[in-house]
Amino acid sequence: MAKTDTHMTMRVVNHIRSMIESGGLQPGDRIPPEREFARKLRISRASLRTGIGYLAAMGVMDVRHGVGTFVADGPPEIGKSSLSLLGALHGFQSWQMFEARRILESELAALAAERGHEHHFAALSEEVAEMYATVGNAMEYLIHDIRFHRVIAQASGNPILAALMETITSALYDERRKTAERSRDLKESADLHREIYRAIRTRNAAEARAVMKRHLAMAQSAQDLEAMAGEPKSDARTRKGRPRPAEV
Amino acid sequence: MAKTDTHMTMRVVNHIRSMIESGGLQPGDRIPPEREFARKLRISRASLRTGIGYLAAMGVMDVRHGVGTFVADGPPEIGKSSLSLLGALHGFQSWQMFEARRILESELAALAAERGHEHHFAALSEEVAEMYATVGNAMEYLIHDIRFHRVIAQASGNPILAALMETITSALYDERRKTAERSRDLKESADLHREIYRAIRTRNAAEARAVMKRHLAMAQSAQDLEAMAGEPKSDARTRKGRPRPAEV
DNA sequence: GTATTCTAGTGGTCGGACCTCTCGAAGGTC
DNA sequence: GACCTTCGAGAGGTCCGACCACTAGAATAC
Repeated sequence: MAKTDTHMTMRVVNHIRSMIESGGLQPGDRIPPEREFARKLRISRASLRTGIGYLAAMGVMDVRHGVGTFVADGPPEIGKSSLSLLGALHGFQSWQMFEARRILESELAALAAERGHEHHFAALSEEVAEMYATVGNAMEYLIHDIRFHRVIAQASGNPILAALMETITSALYDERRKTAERSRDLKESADLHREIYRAIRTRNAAEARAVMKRHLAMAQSAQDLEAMAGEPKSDARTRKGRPRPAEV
Repeated sequence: MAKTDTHMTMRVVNHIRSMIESGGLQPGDRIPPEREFARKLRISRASLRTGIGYLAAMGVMDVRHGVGTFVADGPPEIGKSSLSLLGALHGFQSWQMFEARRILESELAALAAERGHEHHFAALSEEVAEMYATVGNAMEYLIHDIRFHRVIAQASGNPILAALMETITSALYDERRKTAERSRDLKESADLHREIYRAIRTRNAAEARAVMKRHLAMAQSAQDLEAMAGEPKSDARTRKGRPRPAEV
C-alpha cells in the first residue's frame, strides 16, 4: 500500500510477514525475545513492540506476559475484537448483524451438506443430543448451540467464511449476553437444530440452507422481543444514514 | 473478555471506547495530543501509544504523523489489512476467497435489488457506461468495476456485509494484481455487469443474485487460468487440515 | 502577489531503567 | 517417593526523558 519501509512498524510487520510466507514461521512458533529480536533487526525495542502490537491486534501474534510471543495458533480470526468497536463507531444496527449472520450461516450449512465428512456429522449429532439434554439449563444449552454452529462452519471447508461467521456471532453475543431464553423456546430451538442436522447428514444442501435461515430468523425475533421488553429506550445512537456519495 | 483494567492498553482502549459509545467522540473527531492525553489519563505516553496503536490497527483510529490522531472516518473496515496476513498464516486458498466473495456479493446484489434507491441505480448505470467506454484499457476498466461492486454494497443497506465484502475483495486484488485481462473478456464482463444492473434496477432480487453469481464464477475461472499459465508451481503452503477438535 | 523560509505543534524513535508475570528448578516437608 | 513451597531466570509491561521527522500555517523575502 505505502512506503512499506519508512515506518519502523511496517518494517517489523513485513519482516515477520515474509518469515511467515517463506514458511519459516508457523502457527504456534515462537519469535525471539524482544530485546534479542530488536538487536537483530537493528531497531529499538520500543519500535519492535509497536510492530508486534500491530500484529497482535490483527490476531496474527499472541503475546503472553512472562512467557514469550508466539504466532497465533488455533482457528483464524478476522477482526473479531474490532467489530463491536466499529459497531459503536458506525452505529451498526443489530438487525444488520443478524442479517449478515443469516446469510453466512445459511450458506455455511449448505456447504456443510455438500462437503461435510462423517466425523462432522457425528459431532453435530452429539451436540444435538446434548441440546435436548440441557433444555432446562439455558447456560449449558448455549454452549452446545455455539458448538453446533461452529462444527457446521468447519464442515463447510471454507475457513474464511467460518472466521467471518465467528466474528459476527461473537459480536452478537457481546451485545446482549443477558437474554436468557425460556425452556419452551429451547425445545423448539433444539428441534430446529435437529432438522438442520438431518438435512446436512442427508446432503440436502437446499434444505439445510432453508432450515438454517428459518432458525436464525426465529432466534432474531425472539431476541428482538426480549430486547424490546427489557429496554424500551429508543436507541441513543440513531443516526440518519447519510447517503454517502459513491466514493472510489 | 479479561480484566479489562489491568493492562494499560486496555485502559486506553476502554476509555476511548466509552467516549465513542457515549457519543463524545464521532468519526473524524480528533483526540488530544499524546503528551497531553497521557497526562490526563495518568499514564505514560508510551502506554497511551500502545493503546492508540491497537485501535489504529483495528481501523478505529487514524494516526497522522505531524498532524494528530483522529477517529477513523469513511466506511468501516473489518480486518481489511489482516486478511492477507492471516491468509498466508493459515494457508487460505484463493478458491476459498472467491467462494466467500461469491456468497457475499450475490446476496448483496439481491439486497440491493430490494432496497436500493434511485441514486444508487443512477450510480450503477454510470459505472456500466464507463466500463463499456474503457474496455480497451484494463486499468481504467478495473476502477469502474470496483466502483460498481462498491455501489451495490452500499445499496444493500447493510454496512457490515459491505465491509466484509471490501475485506475479501481487497485481499483478492492484493494476491494477484498482475492478471491483466484481455479486451474480449472485458466486453463480456461489461455485458454481465449490465445484466446485473438491470436486474437490480427492476428490483428482481433473484435474478440479480443469479447473475452476480455467474459473473463471479466466470471471473474466478478466468483468473485461475491465467494463474495456472503464469506460475505452475504447486502451492508451497499445502497443509493437511488437522481436524481440530470442536472446542467451545 | 507569489514563493520561500521559519517555526510551533504533533507523532515517531530511541535506549535504558525498572516492574511484573510465568514457569521450572531447587529444597523442604510429610 | 510424592507433594508443597520458595526462589530466580527470563520474558513481556511500563515509564521517563531526550531527540528526530513530518505538517501546516505564519512570517518573510522577493
